[in-house]
Amino acid sequence: MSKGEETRQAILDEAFSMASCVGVGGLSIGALAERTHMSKSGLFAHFGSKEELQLAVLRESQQRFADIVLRPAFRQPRGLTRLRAIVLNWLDWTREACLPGGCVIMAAAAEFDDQPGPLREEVKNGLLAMRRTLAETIAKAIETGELRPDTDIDQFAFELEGIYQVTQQSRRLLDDPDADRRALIAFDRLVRDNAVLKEKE
Amino acid sequence: MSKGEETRQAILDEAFSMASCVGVGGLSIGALAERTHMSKSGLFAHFGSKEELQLAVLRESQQRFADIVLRPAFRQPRGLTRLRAIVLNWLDWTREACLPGGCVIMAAAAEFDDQPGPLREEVKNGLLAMRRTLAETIAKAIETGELRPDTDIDQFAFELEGIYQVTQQSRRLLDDPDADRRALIAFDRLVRDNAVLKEKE
DNA sequence: GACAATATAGTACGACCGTTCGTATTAGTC
DNA sequence: GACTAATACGAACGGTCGTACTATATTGTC
Repeated sequence: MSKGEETRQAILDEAFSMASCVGVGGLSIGALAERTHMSKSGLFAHFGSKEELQLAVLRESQQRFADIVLRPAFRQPRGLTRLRAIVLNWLDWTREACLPGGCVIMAAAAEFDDQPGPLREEVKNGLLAMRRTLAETIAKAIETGELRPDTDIDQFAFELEGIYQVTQQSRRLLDDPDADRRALIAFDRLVRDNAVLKEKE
Repeated sequence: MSKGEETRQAILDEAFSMASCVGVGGLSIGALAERTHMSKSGLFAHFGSKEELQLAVLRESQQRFADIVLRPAFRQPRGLTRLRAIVLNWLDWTREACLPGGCVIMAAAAEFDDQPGPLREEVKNGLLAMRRTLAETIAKAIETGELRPDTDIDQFAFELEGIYQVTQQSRRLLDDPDADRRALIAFDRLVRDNAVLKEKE
């Protein structure tokens, strides 16, 4: 790893945690330079434009998300076990990734949803990929016979996303201590409604 | 209505639709002055500070929300009918209120959730009020015998919020044409799981 | 219509923004 | 150790930001 890549990564590390607090749009090169003990121009040279920096932060976020949330969950056996692992890691990932200001990607989604450009596309693709990953995992839980074959996979993923979003909001804005518990209740209900019928107990 | 109040309202109208696109934090006095054909200082005098302007926009949003979403729904009979009316109006309100850039309040919620100050408090109180309204409406649906007495009211409201949030995101960022349909499916499932058991059909 | 109160405009300010440029320093290679 | 390319710095630019102050125009009241 050359010196350049090294500092570039160091900048991204700082930018990542900074973006958690002020949003990807709220990043400023001056402030970032200060926190990395660099000159504005020296830092700037690594990216060429602010937008390129923002894109790099988004990509960094997605990679960390994959490392922290998805990869460990995919070591679990396919089916509901794995799906549940994703949900648990997901709910926990802002803590795990040291994101003092919440999930960078979700914040960016709200920020750029009506501002056409590369940033919007990047966020959109990231979220679509997440939906796809969820869908595949759900499909495997059908294969294992845990969920009913007529389960609406995309609907399932859709509702899962909703649970995640409201949990974040409840935790961060409303300071609701029950948010995580509620998220799991909602998840269990979602699973139960799509599970194959067991013997009546 | 004095001249002052009149122009103040005109400014707020413009600021409201502007905030829909760039967010409450993205409002700028210069740009707003241009769009209202006023001088920066003339406009500024109506609010005294940018934060005061932002607060006014948030209050304006809440009032419009009440007018467009809640008030009409409360003309429906209490119970599930009214609850469903709220949901329908809610899903529709960004169109109804001419919000080209989506729900101002939700965007502000994501924007200010980690930035202490009056703006955060205003958004927080607004969302808490919404949860309370939902809870009351759900409670009435229990009274009418449509929902089970052991329905977890706050859980119900929690999940409803989640449905709304993911719908907004799916519509606006992912350009998903099925978002509204999915929202209603999720709502119906939520109702069904809490409904009093009917004769087996 | 005079007068006070209110409302608007004009100008200027200091701070920060992203970006450019020329130059100094440092790292990697022979 | 010399030479080159990569890397970092400092200063400056044009712009926009929110805000303060002063002066002019407009409004509402007697």
